[in-house]
Formats: sequence, structure tokens, C-alpha cells
Amino acid sequence: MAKTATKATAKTTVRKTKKRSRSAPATAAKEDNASRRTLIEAAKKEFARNGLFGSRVDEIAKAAKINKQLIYYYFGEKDNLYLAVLEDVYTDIRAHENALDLGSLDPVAAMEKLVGFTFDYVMDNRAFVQLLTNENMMEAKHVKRSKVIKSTHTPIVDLVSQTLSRGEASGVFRPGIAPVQLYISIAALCFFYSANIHTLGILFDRDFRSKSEMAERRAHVIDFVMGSLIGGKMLGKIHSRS
Amino acid sequence: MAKTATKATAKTTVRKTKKRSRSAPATAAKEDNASRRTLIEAAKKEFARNGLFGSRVDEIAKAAKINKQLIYYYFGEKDNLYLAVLEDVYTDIRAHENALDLGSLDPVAAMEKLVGFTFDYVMDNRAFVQLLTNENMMEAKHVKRSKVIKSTHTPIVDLVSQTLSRGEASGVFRPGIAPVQLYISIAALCFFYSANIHTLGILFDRDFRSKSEMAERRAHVIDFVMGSLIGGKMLGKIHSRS
Amino acid sequence: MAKTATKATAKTTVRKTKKRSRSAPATAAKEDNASRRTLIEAAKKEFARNGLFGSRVDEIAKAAKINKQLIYYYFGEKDNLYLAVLEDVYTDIRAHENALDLGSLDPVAAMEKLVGFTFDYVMDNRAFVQLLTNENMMEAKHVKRSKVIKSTHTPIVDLVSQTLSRGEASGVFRPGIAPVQLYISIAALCFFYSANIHTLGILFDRDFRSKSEMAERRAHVIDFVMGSLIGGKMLGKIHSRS
Amino acid sequence: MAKTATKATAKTTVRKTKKRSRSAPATAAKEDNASRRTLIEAAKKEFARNGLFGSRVDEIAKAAKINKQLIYYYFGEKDNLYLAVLEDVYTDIRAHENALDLGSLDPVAAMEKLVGFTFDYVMDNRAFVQLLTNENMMEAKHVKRSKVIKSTHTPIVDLVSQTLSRGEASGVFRPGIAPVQLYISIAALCFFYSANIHTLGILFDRDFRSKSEMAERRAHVIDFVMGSLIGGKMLGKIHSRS
DNA sequence: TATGAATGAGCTTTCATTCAT
DNA sequence: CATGAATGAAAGCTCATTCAT
Repeated sequence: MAKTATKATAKTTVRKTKKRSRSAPATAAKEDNASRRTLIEAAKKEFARNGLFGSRVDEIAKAAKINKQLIYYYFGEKDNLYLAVLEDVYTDIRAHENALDLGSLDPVAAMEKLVGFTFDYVMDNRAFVQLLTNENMMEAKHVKRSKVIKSTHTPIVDLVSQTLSRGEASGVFRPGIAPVQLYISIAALCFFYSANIHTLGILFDRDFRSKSEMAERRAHVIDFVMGSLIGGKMLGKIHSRS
Repeated sequence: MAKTATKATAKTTVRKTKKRSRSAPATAAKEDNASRRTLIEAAKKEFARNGLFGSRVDEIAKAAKINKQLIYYYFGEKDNLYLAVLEDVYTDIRAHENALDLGSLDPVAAMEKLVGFTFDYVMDNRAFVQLLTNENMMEAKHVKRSKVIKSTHTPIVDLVSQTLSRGEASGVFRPGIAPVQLYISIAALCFFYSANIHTLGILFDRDFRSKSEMAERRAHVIDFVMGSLIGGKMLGKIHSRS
Repeated sequence: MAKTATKATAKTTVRKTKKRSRSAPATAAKEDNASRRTLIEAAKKEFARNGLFGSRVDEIAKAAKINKQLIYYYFGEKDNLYLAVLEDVYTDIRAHENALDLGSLDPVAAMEKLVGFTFDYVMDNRAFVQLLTNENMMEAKHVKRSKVIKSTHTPIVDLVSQTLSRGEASGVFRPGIAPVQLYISIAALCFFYSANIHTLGILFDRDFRSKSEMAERRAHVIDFVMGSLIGGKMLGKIHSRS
Repeated sequence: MAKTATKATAKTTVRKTKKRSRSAPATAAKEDNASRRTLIEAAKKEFARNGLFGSRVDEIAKAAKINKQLIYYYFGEKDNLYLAVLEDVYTDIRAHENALDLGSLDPVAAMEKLVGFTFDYVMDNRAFVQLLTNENMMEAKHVKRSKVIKSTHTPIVDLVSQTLSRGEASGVFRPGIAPVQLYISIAALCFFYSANIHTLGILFDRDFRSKSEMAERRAHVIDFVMGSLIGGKMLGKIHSRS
């Protein structure tokens, strides 16, 4: 246990060069720019696929068809580009979450929609999943220093909390479930499948990326969550499968 | 046995300038060796922490207090060492799974034990979690080429399947749950927490690595799974919390 | 043009952990460049002296007073630099051969000039000789994959052929000599002396690199070749082929 | 020209390790030994193919199926093994040369036999050719320090000399040909073809290793030499030296 | 903004050689 | 004689970063 906390700093043996200027010349003009966006998109793919360490600045520049030096002009260093990508994906999911309008639905429908959305999002945005995963391996050191990410609270926790309360109040959900734990569980059920789809495929000798497998998983996750909330035995009667 | 995996073929008389043979001269004697084991243990930590790309052969050697070149003597190349580590952790978890004796327990107790074991294992073996996670980022290419890993089926799937059947038969578990999906869900609920503990901590501003948080999560996971299997409303009456 | 030789194909999105792309990013601009040329010249000396395997990239860079990594920037890998050197020397000798104007001389003078030129060239360009020699030890694998070298036919073969025909027609040369064999023989008489000058020196305890020895050899070679071409008229009658 | 003499010492950048004990424990028993012979044969192939620098001690040991350490036991270091190989091939060719009985043949037949033998030997013993070639690239530094090689004079020079004299005396050979030059020329005509067979093949797009090509070359060489020796009577009148 | 050229520092891997038994 | 294990010293190559224009 102590272990996990120790090496964060010590272990960074990474290639260290001179590092003279560090911060990118943050002119306002630079903030929104086609090249910048292209770079972030290219970097997102690279970083998702290979992680921070496995990605090459050259490859990103080449993929973006943009001169490598521009990366340094815009981001100062590789790590900053990585962080920019992280902030980008975080911003994106927040936007989608905010678009969710669960308040107008009854608790059961709302919860089903929420779980379905989470599943769909992680499957459609594998990059997001891989980036988060990779960032966790590095003990979230980039996310930790990002004001953008830390300040933007996810609305989902509140959504879960409220929906759960409404369901409990109306008697359709059993009481005693901690909203935070529920949120983590929902995320886990979706996220894990997306993140570990390759080893799972080998383990079961199935192609979990196929449409039918994905559909089966999606249904199971919703069923599993609702089952736990409602009480499995009466599941069929209360809610309709999506 | 070891022989079969080696460069038997590479013995062509033609010079292979680039990349001659790569695999280590795996004589049987070499299979079990103190240095080899020490290296694997050191590498496990490195790779878990930094991934394949982020890890440095030098660091591994230094950590193992073993001459760096021995790594090449035993494993031929970094990738092979990485695979050896993967096979090692896979072997370990399989051993633990096999030690699980669920058949003698009633379905509810058996399922609780199973979930609890999974949770404990992933929390006690963060390296395993991180290695798997990292391997998935690389699309499981190492695992794919490992006979050791592919041939050793996990017994857990069968355990889940049988326990589920027993529970269904006795009427304590609701029917209609696919064993494979259930297994994935159990793994997900445990694994995700372990793998993403840092970003979760930031999101909720809590230290999920603390004992109390871990205990809370553990209880929730068991409760959540059992709730879904049994039917939440009567949960309290049937099983006792661990 | 340069583009065609590059990694256009290597741009696959899949990560090539081992050996990504190898060839240099051969933009047209790079084709003629002072650094590039300097490197080739330095490499020529190294490779001629030590062969491909015996040469050290570090030494080449040092000799060229150019940052070692530029070698990789321009040539991608040691082998490519080696090939570039080979192409360079081939190009050079071709240029000299093309400058030979044998058509305006009578057959005897033309042939003498040709042999003399060959002798002088291999003595003045020991590097060429040693590079060829070394390349042959490697079964000409680099030359084989060089379009530049394979496409540039040596004009000497035609020169030999034409001169031979003219001499035969005018009755000054005996008939029945195959041009290709004659060409090889001329080359052999010159080349061998240059390539094996050291062991020859030991064998005869003479310094074959001295001016007088070289002059003697030069005269002998011309005499020997002309003797065979001119004096052969009665050959058939006197000796029987084995 | 000065160039060729300079770098002999300076350029030896080769991997230099500690070098403690140097000479092999030259017990008499060691001199002739099956393992020793096997090693020399294996090394001969390796060195012929890859040169001193391109050859790997490991490969030689593996090819000989003899433990690597034995190489050090017998030869002390790689260079000594290389020299042993050189001495071996030199000894072999000397033995064959000594078996030649030219004195009993008439000059023409003797000379033809000599040329034919030389051609056959270099074609049958490509290793010899390549080793010599490689040794010359290193400025014959090993041969220079070998007493065995330096002391064993080749009988061929005398054979050439005597045969030439006999032919001159009997009027069948033209006078004025220096025996040493003739010897070198004969060697050149044969040796060059063997040593440069690959690049020649590319140049002319022919497979000079085929039986028919070899036969053609063999006939040409004999014809070419005899032509020069016999037909020279009118040489002086017809062409002028350059 | 954009781009080709250049570079320092380090990384993986190689290889001759030696040790210990 | 034989053999597996070990090691020092490079060698080839990579990569983030910077320069010059």
C-alpha cells in the first residue's frame, strides 16, 4: 500500500534533455487555431494507442501533416500536448454529459438512459478510455496539475445522486446504495469492457468488438445495474429493455 | 521443451545482419534460475509502473542488482522480458483461482467469496492490473503470442458458471444471467476501481487508497453483485455481510 | 524521386515497435547537401579501410566533424550510408569511363589507353577497390538492391567490344576473344594488384606500392594484354586447349 | 598514395575489452586436436563469409557445436583464431602447389597445367580467396606477424620462373616477361573472377557461378595467358609502349 | 507561421571475454 | 576439457528539443 505512494517522483527516469524554455508562448491568437486542433486530434490517436511514452512527437507531426516544430511553438513540450489532449477529451465528455436531460424522465428510465449513455460513450470513444487508463498508470500526474480538468466537475455524479434519490423516494429503488459507489460501478461496468476488450477476447475466444457482442454487453450492463437497484426478481415487470 | 521456443530455425548459415536471432538461448537449465526470477520481479514493478515503453532496461537491471546484459542473455530482448512478466502474473492469478474451493459452499456464500477474492486480488496486486491495462493498450499483442497464457484457461469462468447454475436451481438467484457477462461484470467492478484509483480520487476528491475507502468499496461491490443476482429488496434477509 | 525510395508505405497506423521505418526522410532538398557529401566522403574512407562491419558510425561522424545523429537523419541506418558510398564510387568511375574517347584512336592505341586508364584508376582509387572487394564478400547484397548502380551500365564493356571488333576487322587483333572475358581480364590484371598489394608484398618481399614497382606493373599489364591480343595468330597451331 | 600507409595503426577502433591474459596456453597436446580442427573449419567459413569484424565468436562456436570458452582455451582471442585460419589455408594451398609436378612436362603443357590448377583452386576454395581479400583490407597485419606464413615460400614462383625459362630457351615463349609479373597476372586472372563474382554477375547480368560460365572463363584464362606468352614474337614491332 | 537542419543525451542491444564449477 | 553464467565496454540507433532562416 505504502508502495503505491512512493515512487511517483522517484521513478521518472524518462529521457530528460536540457529543457530551456518551458511554457508555450500563450498568445491569445494561439488558443483556437486549425493547426492546433489538427495536432490535438492526431496526438489523441497517438497517445491513446501508445501512451505518453510510446508516442513519438515525430509521428504525431507526421500524422497531422504539420511541421514538428509547430508542436513546440504551440505546446512547448510533449507533456503539454499530452495534457492538452487530456483536457480535450475531458471537455468533450462533460459536454455530452451536460446534454443529458435526466430530470424529465422517471427514475427507472433515467437510470437506464444514463447507463446506456455511459456504455455508448466509452465504446464510441476508445481514445478517451485509453487515455484515462494511461494517465492512471502515471498516477494521474497530468490531470492533477490541470486546472481545467479539476475545476470542471462532472454533472453525472449529481445526476446519479438525484435519480437515485427520486427512485428511492418513489420506492422503486432499494435504499442504501451510495451514489458515488453506484457511479463508479456504472462506469466500471462500461469502462472495463472497453479498456480490456483485447485480453477479454483472448480469454473467452470471442470478438467482443463485434456488433452483436457489444449489444449483448450493453443489455447486460443495463440489466445488471437495474437488477441491483430494483431487485432482480421483479425486473421484467417494471422496466422495459432498451 | 524450452528448446522448441528457441532459435532452432535461426541457424541458417546466411548472415542475418539486422536482427539475428532474438529469443534467449532457452536451455532447460535456464528456466528456473535465481537471477531470472529476480529480474522478472524487478521488471514487474518497472513495467507496472511505467508500461513497456516507459520502462528502462537499465532501471530494471539496477533494481534487480543484476548486470544489465544478463537480461539479454536470459530474455533476448526487452519485449520478451515483458512477456515473461505477463506470463508470470497470469500464472500467479491462476494459481490463486485454482485454490478457491467454491464447490463446498452454498451458492450465495460461494458468490460472495468469489467477488471478495477478486476484489482483494486486484487491490493486492496492482501490478497485475496495470500490466493488463498496459497490454490492452497495445492490443494484447504480447498475450496473443503467448502459448502459456492462451493455453491456461481460467477456472473462474467455470466457477462462476457452476455457482450461478446452483443458485438458479435452488431459486436463490434470478435466471437469465449469462455467466460470461457476469464474470466480466465482477471483474469490472473490482478492476476498474484498482486501475483508475487516481483519477477517481481527483474526481471525488477522496483518497480511494485508504483502508476505509477500500473497505467501503469492497462491501459495495459484493452488495451490488448479490443485489443483482438475488433481488435487492430481500438482500438484507438472505446474506450476511462479510 | 527521392520520395519513392522512402517510407511512404511505413506510414501504417499500427505501431511498429521493433524497427519502425528505416530509410531516411529523403526529401529532394536533402539530396545535395554539404553535410551529406562530407559524410559520404568520410564514410568512404572508413568503409574502404575497415569494411562495413569494421567501421564505426562514431568514427565516421568524428572524421566528418558532423554530429553523429545527422547520419541517421540523412541515411536512416549504417547500411544505407554504406550503400550511398557504393553508389558514389560507382558513379565516379562511370563518369571517368564516359570521358574516355577511344573511338578516335586506332585499335591498338585505344586498347592501350583503356588498359592504362583502368590501371591508373584502381591505383588512384584504392577505396573503390576495397569497397568492391568488401561488397563481394557480402555477396553484393547492397549493390543488388541499388537501382542507381544496376541501372547505370558501364560504357567500358561497349568500348572494349567495339575496340576489339575494330582491331579484328583491321587484322591487328586475333579473332575469337570474347569481349566480356577480355574486359574481366583487363580489370583482373589491374584490380588484383591493387586489392592484394599487401600480401603480394609479403610474398615477394617487395614494396609494390613504390613508384617503380607500380610503373613496372603498369607496363607489364599493358604488354601482357596487348601480347595476347596481337600475338595470338598462331596460337591454335602451337598449343592444344586442355 | 601516402594515404595507404598511414592509418594502419591509428584506425583500429575495434571493440577493446580489458585483455588480460593474451597467449593461449600452448601445450603440445593442444596442437592437433579434433576440437581445434573443428573450430578452425567452422571459423574458416565464418571469416570467409563475414570477415574478421563481421564474424561472431558465438556463431563460430555454435557452428562448430563446441563451447565458446574452448575457443579461448585454444586460441586465447578471436584474432588468434583468425590467424590460425589464415595459416591453415596458406598451408593447404602450399601443399597442393607442391604436389604439382611441372618439371616433367613440356613448357606449354606445364604452363597450361599451372594456370588451370590456379583457376580450379580459387574456384574450389572460395574461402581462401575471401580470407586473403579480407586480410588485405586490413593491410595484411595478421599475415605479417605469422612466422608460419612468412617462412613457407610458395614454390609456384619458382615453378613459373623455371617453366618460363624453359619455354624461352626452346623458343616457344617470347622473351622479356618478368616471372613475378607473370605469376601475379596468372593469379589475378583467376583470383579476381572468384573474388568479385557477385558484382560481375550484376554488371553483366549473368550467373558466373554456373558451370558453363566457369568453364568459359577457365578456357579464356588459359587461352589469354598462353596467347600472351606464345604470340609475343612480333609484339615489339607492332605496338609501342605508352 | 513554417520548415529543414542539427544536436545532446540516452536507450536498447551487441559482443568479446572471463568466471566458477 | 567442458559448460552455463556473468560482465565491461562499446556500438547502433532513438527521440525530444532547438537553431536558423
